[in-house]
Amino acid sequence: MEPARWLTTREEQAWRLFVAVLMLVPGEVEAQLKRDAGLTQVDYGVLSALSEAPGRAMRMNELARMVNGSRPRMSQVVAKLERRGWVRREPTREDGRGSLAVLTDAGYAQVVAIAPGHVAAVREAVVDALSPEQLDQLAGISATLLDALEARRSGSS
Amino acid sequence: MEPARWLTTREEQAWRLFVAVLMLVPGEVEAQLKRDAGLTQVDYGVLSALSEAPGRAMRMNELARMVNGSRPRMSQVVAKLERRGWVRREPTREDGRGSLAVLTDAGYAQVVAIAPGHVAAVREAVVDALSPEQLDQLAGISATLLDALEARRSGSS
DNA sequence: TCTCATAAGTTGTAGCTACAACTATATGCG
DNA sequence: CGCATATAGTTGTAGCTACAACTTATGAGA
Repeated sequence: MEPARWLTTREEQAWRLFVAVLMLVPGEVEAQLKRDAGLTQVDYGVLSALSEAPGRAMRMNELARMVNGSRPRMSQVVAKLERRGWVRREPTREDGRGSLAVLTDAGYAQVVAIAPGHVAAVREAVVDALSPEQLDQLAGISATLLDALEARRSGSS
Repeated sequence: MEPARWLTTREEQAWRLFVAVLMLVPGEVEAQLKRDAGLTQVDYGVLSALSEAPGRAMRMNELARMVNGSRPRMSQVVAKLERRGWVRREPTREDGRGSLAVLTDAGYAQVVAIAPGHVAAVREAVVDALSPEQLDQLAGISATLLDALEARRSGSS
């Protein structure tokens, strides 16, 4: 264990601001989804991913990767969406273990109905709030952070 | 209601990457705090804020602003920290309504013990993963997003 | 074929979070 | 003063999240 390397003033400032963003921005976007449709960001991600998938269907596993969630979480989320009639589950034909989450017509209609409001919220909270340069920077920073995370997970296991 | 303005490919790409960051990065940092001390990011924020406050004490209200949390949440968090012996609550002298959260000696020792590991996790997950330019960009972007949020809250109430 | 390891999903549980309702004190105004 | 309103904190509850344990199926190898 090396001696602790503290953060410089500049680094700490950046971190503090970023933490505030991490705390507040997701809440802003989720508030709209919750108000308009009683959905979570993850719920919306699932419905949205299914709506764009071939056959409007996906394996649970794939769905989990798609929305950056764990498998247990997918089970819970899909169970909830199933109770509301927006998704149904079918056994998989090729793999006896798997489940296939399928978007129902009601679920598709729901996505179509919600999407505009969600996009507007995303615009208001992030996209339109930043300059085009900042948005590009944000994309680059995000990609870098995700790569680093991925590298850490493969490397130091 | 204006017609929905969709996201361009570039905007959507940036948003998707950013959502992944919002989902994954907090979890990375919290995992370390949870592992080493059974603490949440907010818990740590509270202890840390108290440790730097004059008299190692703060009003609940002020504490809430400090860590970007709601007052109900502070009550819960401080109650938990109090059960663990790291914080105690006192009535306020000037204002009969208020509570004052005070960091105990054990709580201060806890902060001192944890801080280096936390800083190392923050470095690994964010600060050292980015170039100095990117870190500055991130600070700017975060400030912009927070300003926009603040403006929305004052303006459109 | 039999066995073991691995993978896909589910379930159970404990802890965290958000939101509304409630108590108590303080402040402003007629 | 006396009432109305606003503010500080707490509590209760419902829903979400993380993690471990479990079930079932696949696949690889003796």
